[in-house]
Amino acid sequence: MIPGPVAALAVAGDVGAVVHEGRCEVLPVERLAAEVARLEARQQPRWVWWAAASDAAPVVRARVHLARAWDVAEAHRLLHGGWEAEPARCWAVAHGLPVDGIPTAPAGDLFDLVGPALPPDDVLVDDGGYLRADHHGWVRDPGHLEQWARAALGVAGLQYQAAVASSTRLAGTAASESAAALLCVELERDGLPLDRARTEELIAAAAGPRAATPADEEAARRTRDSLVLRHVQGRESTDLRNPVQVRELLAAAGVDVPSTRKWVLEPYRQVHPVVDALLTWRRDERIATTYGYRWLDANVGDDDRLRGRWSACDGAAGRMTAENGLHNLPASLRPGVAAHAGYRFVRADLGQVEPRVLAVVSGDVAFASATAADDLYAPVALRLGVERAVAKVAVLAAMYGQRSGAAGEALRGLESAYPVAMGLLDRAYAAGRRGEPLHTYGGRLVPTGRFLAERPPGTDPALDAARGRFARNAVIQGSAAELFKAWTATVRATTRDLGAEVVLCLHDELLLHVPADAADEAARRVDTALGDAARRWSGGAPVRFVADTSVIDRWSDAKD
DNA sequence: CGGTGAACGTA
DNA sequence: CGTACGTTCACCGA
Repeated sequence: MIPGPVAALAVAGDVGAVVHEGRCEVLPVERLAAEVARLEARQQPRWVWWAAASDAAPVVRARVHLARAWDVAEAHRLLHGGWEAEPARCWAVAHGLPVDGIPTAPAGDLFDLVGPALPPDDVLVDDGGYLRADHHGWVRDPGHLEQWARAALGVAGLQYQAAVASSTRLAGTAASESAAALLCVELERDGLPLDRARTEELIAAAAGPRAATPADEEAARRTRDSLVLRHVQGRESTDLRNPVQVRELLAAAGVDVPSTRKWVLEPYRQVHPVVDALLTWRRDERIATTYGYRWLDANVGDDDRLRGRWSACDGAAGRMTAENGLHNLPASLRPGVAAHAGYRFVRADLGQVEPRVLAVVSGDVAFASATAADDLYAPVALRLGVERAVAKVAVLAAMYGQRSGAAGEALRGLESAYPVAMGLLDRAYAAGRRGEPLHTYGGRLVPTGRFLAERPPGTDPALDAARGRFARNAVIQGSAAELFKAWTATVRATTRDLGAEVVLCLHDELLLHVPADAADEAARRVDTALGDAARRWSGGAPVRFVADTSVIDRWSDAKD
């Protein structure tokens, strides 16, 4: 069983169930938060639920802070790879049942009559040992919620057993990933503080003033288009949103290109003014269409906070994802992200995190010694006898699988200077080519056969190479994501008493919204948390992680 | 109407 | 120069 005090929390509709020390209480969600808070204050149990997004959300919305969790869906993704983690799937896999035997939900039509029979109404598990096919509707009966919560507890216990049986780190990773999933619910609740007026100014600079009518919007659009079209006589009817027509437009201007992609057109900026105008148009059009007034109105609340859905891991290596621009806001809009009155941001980003993660994952003692430096490329360059820039390109090429460029000689130098680290990358690449699954350092299963499954390894060299590159990258990227989440969970726990909120997680960058007079202290704790989380995550490996941490008022401040 | 690819933003 | 993700647009085929 999961060590320490454990409690289960399950919510369906406006009713929730709490199971603790063998007893169960079923409560309306209005009273649920108070009961959960009472237990948390008394015992700080590890909260078990099917998924934070469904079961923890009402409690999080009531601003109850929970310290520890076991999220069945996240544990499933960690142990078995992929993203699908419905309760029926988690249950089946935890019980060793094949997933293709999971009964499908009744559709409410005549075909239900020929499907497998449902168990009696008070029974959750069917004859085959699976969750009953209609559990989604079944659980909305408050009389069934206790069984539902206890089932989560059962699956969590099986997952814990499987985790400790297969690796010493897995249970710790599951706890950290569960904390990340809970944080995602908090991120959705809190949002990212914005300066609305400043953001509107920045949008206006790209898209023009806010249109009062659809006709005005269309006119503004034509005005933007005309700045490009005026450069080529006789092509004024070109649809700039149609790549084929744009290519014809460029050809008429004497610019013959295979595609109209930005990096293809970049060298032609000086050749013909239409190219520069087109690239400027694309940049502005991105803001006008994706991050314009519609985006602002739809996703920024009356409290001037940008909200979107968060996910604790993607389906590949396990990085966090976010919607509504939280992860891909154009840099030009960043000055609009601003701490609210009386608050400041603490911004911290990990430095050179991927090579440092490689040092941990591979256990390469020589490479680990380079991480003692603030700039690890400096000692690597010294050892290889090359310029820093060459060493950096070589390390990145080794990790990411660059196929062209002049990194060849330095790459050979890496192979002899750091054979253990390079060997790990080579083995990951080879395993990926063979379509074999890999594990991140924290134990996440990364399947490599998930895409291109219909083309088995060995039938297409290009696809084999793509799988190899994916695998080599996933081990590093996924392990880095684990370290980041361990750090973030530690920050969440250690800065809470200061009134700090984590408001953005961006792969290697963390943004906290903190009462102004506590910001300096929060920044110190962010740095301390990195050392603690890295030590715990790496098992005490002699690898140093560094963060660039600063107290700022706008996200755009203190950027490199 | 749903799926696909181009394009581009972020790390 | 690799990997990953989310969003919008135009196009294609049903």
